[in-house]
Amino acid sequence: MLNKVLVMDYNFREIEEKWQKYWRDNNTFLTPQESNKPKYYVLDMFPYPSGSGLHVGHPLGYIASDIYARYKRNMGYNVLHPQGYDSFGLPAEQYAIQTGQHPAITTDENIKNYRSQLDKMGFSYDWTREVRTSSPDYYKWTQWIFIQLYNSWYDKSADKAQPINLLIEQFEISGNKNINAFCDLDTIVFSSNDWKNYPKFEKEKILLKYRLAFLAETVVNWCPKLGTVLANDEIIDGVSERGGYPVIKREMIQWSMRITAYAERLLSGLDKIDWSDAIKETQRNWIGKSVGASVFFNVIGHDCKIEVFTTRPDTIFGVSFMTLAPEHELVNIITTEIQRKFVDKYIMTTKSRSERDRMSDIKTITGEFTGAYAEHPFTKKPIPIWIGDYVLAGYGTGAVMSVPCGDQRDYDFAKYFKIPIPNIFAEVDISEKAFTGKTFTITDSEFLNGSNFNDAFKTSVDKLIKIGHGREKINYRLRDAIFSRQRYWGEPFPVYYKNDIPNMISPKFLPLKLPEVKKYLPTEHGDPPLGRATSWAWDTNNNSVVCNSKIDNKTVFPLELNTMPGWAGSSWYFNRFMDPDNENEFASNKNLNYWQQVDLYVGGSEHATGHLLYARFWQKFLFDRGFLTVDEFAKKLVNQGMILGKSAYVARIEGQNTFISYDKVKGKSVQYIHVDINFINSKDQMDLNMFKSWRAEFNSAKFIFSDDGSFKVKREVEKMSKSKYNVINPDDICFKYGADSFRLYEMFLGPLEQHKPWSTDGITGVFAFLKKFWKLYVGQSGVKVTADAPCSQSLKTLHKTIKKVCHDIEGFSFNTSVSSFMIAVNELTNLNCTSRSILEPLLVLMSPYAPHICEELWHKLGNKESISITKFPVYDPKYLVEISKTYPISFNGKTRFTLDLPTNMSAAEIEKLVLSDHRSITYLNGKIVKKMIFVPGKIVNVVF
RNA sequence: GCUCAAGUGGCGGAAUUGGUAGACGCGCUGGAUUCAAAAUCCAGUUUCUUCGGAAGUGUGGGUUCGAUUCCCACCUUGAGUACCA
Repeated sequence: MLNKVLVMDYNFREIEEKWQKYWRDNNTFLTPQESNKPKYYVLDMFPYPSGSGLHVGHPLGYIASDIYARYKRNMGYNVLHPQGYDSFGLPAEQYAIQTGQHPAITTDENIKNYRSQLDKMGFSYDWTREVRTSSPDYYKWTQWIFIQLYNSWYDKSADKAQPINLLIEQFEISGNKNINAFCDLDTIVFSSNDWKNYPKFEKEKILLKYRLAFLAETVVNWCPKLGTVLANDEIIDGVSERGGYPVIKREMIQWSMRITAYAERLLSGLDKIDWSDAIKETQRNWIGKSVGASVFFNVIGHDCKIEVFTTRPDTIFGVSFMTLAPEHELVNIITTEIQRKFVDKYIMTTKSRSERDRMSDIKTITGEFTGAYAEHPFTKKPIPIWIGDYVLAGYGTGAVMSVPCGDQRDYDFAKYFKIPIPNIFAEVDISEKAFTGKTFTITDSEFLNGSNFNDAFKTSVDKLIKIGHGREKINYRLRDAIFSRQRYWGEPFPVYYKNDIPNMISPKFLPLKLPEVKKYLPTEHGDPPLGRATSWAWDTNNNSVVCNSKIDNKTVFPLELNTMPGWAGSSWYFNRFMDPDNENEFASNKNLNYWQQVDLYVGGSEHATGHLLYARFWQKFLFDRGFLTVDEFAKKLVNQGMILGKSAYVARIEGQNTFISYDKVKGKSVQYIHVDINFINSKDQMDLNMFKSWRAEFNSAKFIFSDDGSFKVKREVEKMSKSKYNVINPDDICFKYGADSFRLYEMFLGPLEQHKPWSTDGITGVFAFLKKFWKLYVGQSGVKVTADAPCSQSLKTLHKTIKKVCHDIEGFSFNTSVSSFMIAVNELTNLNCTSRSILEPLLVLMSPYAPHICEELWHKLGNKESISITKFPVYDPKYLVEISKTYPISFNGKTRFTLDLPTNMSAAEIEKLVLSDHRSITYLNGKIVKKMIFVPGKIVNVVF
């Protein structure tokens, strides 16, 4: 008896293991390269394999994309749904520093662990296409792309990247006069003769200013604690994103990427991709386009001029002083002898202030007068030049024309230092604060008098151009991206140095593999960890890595010691999945042409200004150079929300080993300590025995209990993390309820994009549903499904569900389709439905969500092929309509009409009439009707 | 400060995008089954109510025959960004 029950019950462990093995053994999800089906590419942001493994938050996006991929497969697409690992990164390196274990070993172990966790959830990945950014087969091509970037420049006239050879040809023909390029120098002009006469060293130096990957002395964000530089997007609130360590500004020679060349295209490209408004807006802010003008002010008594950027050229007659950033190059030149000691002192104090101090202390006004004066381009009046740290060296030109009446910061500065505040706005009061609006009439401004904002803007720019003192300018906040990292566990640069000039290793000899080192810390001289490698020199005779002692700077040269940042490998991996084993190209043209781009990309929104921007940049570059056929890598992006943990805290009385129940805390001085949430039940009560045996010091602790004798804890919703002891492991959930329950529950939790706290309580609901679902097909004596004709009610249920589920999947609202399945199963159970023509399509419909149970039942019904290649059921509206000849109408709560429909109307026509959004009927009871909405039997409204 | 998103029962959240608000699930209440518990099943569950109804989607206005949905102002929360000239 007991045995029989076991056989017939929903045994999820057995079922899930069975089908996971079946899919693996039969290569069910292998994506064929050749196919006459239409393609569809569904991709997750590949994970960094961390040591703590997956928690229930990680799979949320993976489940959603897996449902979508399975759905598309059922709809007849050739679906590419791969997965890989972003396996270079800091945690493995820091573990290596502490333990001496090679990061490759740590990474490998973590990947194994990740894989076993992922396998338990029944994802339909094609694992034969797996990529790892830390694998030499992969980073060979990352290095190759780097070389392409190095060998390219941005041609503004053609508005695309071009090979560097084209630039050199141009230099030889006519120097750089006719070149319209993105580069570091736009002041030095040379002729073709100049170019030819430059020594090689000089030529290389000039070319570096044009290359898209270039070496330059730059002010970088240096994190002493991490011993490395950080990109702007790796810094949050002035401290490092990882670890929260302070960051200082420092000048270093670094590899950089000229992403600024792509600022405009990165901006305009947003219009043609289907990404969330939030991400697009974040990227727009990050790029920070502002339209204005460049204005030149001559410095009186010096042969130099100050260039400023302003978005308000219309206020040029309101300028009463100029402010330079303390780091501005002219400060030293123009400062007068009398003022020098004050200026020097001021520069010293600003330098000693960290970025964070500067940010947290924005209200204090500081500055110093240089003693120098600039000449107003129109009035020729002298304008005092100040320095102040409210002007940022990194934005615009590091200098501003200060218009106190029209800008609040200039206003505050002027008030503080008692600089005059001329008012150029007619009938506007500026005695309290600056006027920053754009609706005004200008006065006291010579030829601009009487103009409004738009006219004044245009006129002033025109006049500035005429007198050679300015031009229109578009400024971007986006900075070039620093590409060097002083770390070990990253891609080595394929670069060696001849007389300090970088040379690329020929792509033929890639990959340049990471050398072995004894320790993973920087050297005593402050060189990056690669400085410890004994074999890290390039022999140009044999084109191979040789021992450092052989460096003779004739045929053997030192190699680059920095490695590439984490975003290098992740900026193009989606293209590698199209052809992962290709040894001759990063992907073949044939495969690139077939797969084109990612159709659906799923991942967290935290990568908005990092990965997602860099990847778009590389894609556009590779497109420009003809290696790709599309210039946006992801057509649609869906951002899943974060699943948060519910941390538990115990209250400890300050200075004692006494713990107090949370409801007894008030009025007492306590401190809260994180406790493992496994000790806590659903009523927020703690298991004292588990707590006591957790740590030795708690064993002897005293406890003050709640009135009911229990011990309560404080709960708080936080990010899931090991250190907060609030992590829920998906393995545990899969073991207790099964992967299908887990998948359904993660979807059921709420809208995909939303952040939501995890609570295991509700999972019993979906688990019970799956049991009920099982019982619909299998009874005590085996499969219940029959060949009986379906009743109209069950047909209605089926088609209602098909319609809803298709609509939900297309709109990524997976939570509501789980509800639809529950309703369908309840209705079909109540109808005692056993008809195969209802129950079989229902299985296919639900298989993307709960693949294991559906596959099992599918085969139980006698099918031989996997359910994943079965055609999705199609919704037929005719089952949803009840045909009736008259409908009562209640209108305005008072009048009642009866609408007579023609008896000769077909079901389809009535259905169309009843279900269409807004239906126009010309006459109803003698009145003209504009709009009518009704549900069969219940007319809702009529508009006359 | 600026930009964006959101505010619906005890809780997570639905509402065909202007048309029966609170689907579905959790929790809770009652019942069945059980020696008992778990599990399972059935019924109820927005609030108030004189059991006729009435009110109700952050607050206050507006448009509309009709507003959770659209418009204006305000309040609250979350996210991004921040001396950006």
